[in-house]
Amino acid sequence: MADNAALSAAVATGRPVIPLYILDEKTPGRWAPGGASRWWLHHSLKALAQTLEAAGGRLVLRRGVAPELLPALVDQTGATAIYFTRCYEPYAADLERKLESLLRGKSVGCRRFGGNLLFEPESAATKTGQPYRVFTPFYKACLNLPRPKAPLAAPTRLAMPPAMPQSDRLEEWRLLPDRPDWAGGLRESWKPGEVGAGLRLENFLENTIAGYNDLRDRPDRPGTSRLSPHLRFGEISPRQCWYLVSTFMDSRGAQGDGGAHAFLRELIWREFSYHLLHHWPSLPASPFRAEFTDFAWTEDRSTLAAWQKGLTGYPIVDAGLRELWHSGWMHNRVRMIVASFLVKDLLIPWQDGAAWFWDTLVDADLANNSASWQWVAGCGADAAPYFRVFNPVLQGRKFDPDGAYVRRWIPELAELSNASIHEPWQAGDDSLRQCGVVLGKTYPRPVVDHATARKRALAALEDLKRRRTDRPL
DNA sequence: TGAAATGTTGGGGCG
DNA sequence: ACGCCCCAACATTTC
Repeated sequence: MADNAALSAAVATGRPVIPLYILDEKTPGRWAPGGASRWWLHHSLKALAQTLEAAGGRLVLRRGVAPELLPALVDQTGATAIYFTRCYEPYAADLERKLESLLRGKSVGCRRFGGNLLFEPESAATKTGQPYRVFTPFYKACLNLPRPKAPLAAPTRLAMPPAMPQSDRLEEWRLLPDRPDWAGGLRESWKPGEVGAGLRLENFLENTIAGYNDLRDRPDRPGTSRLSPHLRFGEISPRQCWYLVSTFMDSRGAQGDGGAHAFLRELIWREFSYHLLHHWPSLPASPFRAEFTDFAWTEDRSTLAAWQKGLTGYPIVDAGLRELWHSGWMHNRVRMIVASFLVKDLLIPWQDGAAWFWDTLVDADLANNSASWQWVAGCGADAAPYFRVFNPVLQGRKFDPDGAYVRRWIPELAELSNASIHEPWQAGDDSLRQCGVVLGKTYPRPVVDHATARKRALAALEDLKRRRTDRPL
């Protein structure tokens, strides 16, 4: 409810307000919420309903096709205006246009508010008026824009109309998994809702941000904010994060603000993803760099399942995918490692990886997910150079030096020494036996040899480059 | 927001 | 004492 400009403006009219959430599984098409997102959505809506009730309001839940449902509800309730927060997914932008034209005929007001971003995607443009394609100039341009305003306080009191429209029961939506209930790890890891979001941010400022610059790449340490799902579901706004972090930075003076700067930069990465998605609506489906359209991905998809289950035989990769499956989240450094492994070592299309993340991440966000997968694959805007291939053993040693992260998520390897925890196949037969590891039985052998796979990927990418330069003008 | 291959340097062992 | 070789350590280039 805090920093929700649409809600605040509606309340400020002094007229009754009908808080409405429509579960529209048709309009987003392929991008309807995945399993983990549905779990989060359930709890987030439940929390929102409670907060609204405490302020004298009531959340109305309806399931259906938004462009059909909303005009019908306007007729039924006699609403004079609709207040909403702008979204940037291509289907959401279409929906917005459709609604505006539908409601114009009814002379019903349609008022749009920002809030999901620090800067609207149109605000930053190059000298020639084009959207940015490279992060650093985009970042600098954002820093030169007027600073985001201070966040709004939550409205304290909502007026209800004499007759509220009927609401679905949240439980009827069946957003939670049953048979099997795989959400135990999610419940352990998260507290969805505005209160949980506030606690995360507070904890981040108190305990984590000072070391953020040094520790955010360390999956074995609690070095990140873990705010992503809260941001994704609008439980906290980027302005609230920006404002509190900046204030914190000022209060600490010059020293120790490196972490705060690094965090604000990460928020701008999020802005950059939305900027790209807004200006290139095909981003979720097609490579940003067109030459990748005919890239020679492998036909062999048998390794995809091994990757999904965390059974590739590379401990840092498998740990990440098991963390994801258990908790609905994965450390950002490890996301890069597992993504590089899928796309470069296994030569499986980035879209397959993005689809898996979409279903399993509680923070599944169309802009971030699409832009980031394309970045790793080398086909995105300002992408990693094609020859950059992560070595899962070196990455493991560098960012999980004591193997604590691997041991946490792959207990069957826990007894291995630090020297071999990231490459069990190099451990001697004796030490493997002592540690209770039987390669190929208790833990898989590597599905591919990294050195060989790297050469194969470079050859395929080299081929792509040659085809492009050979192409007749 | 890499890694591997290749090049360079300098200290120490050794004939 | 001297030069040669080896190779770790670091730097640069290439993928």
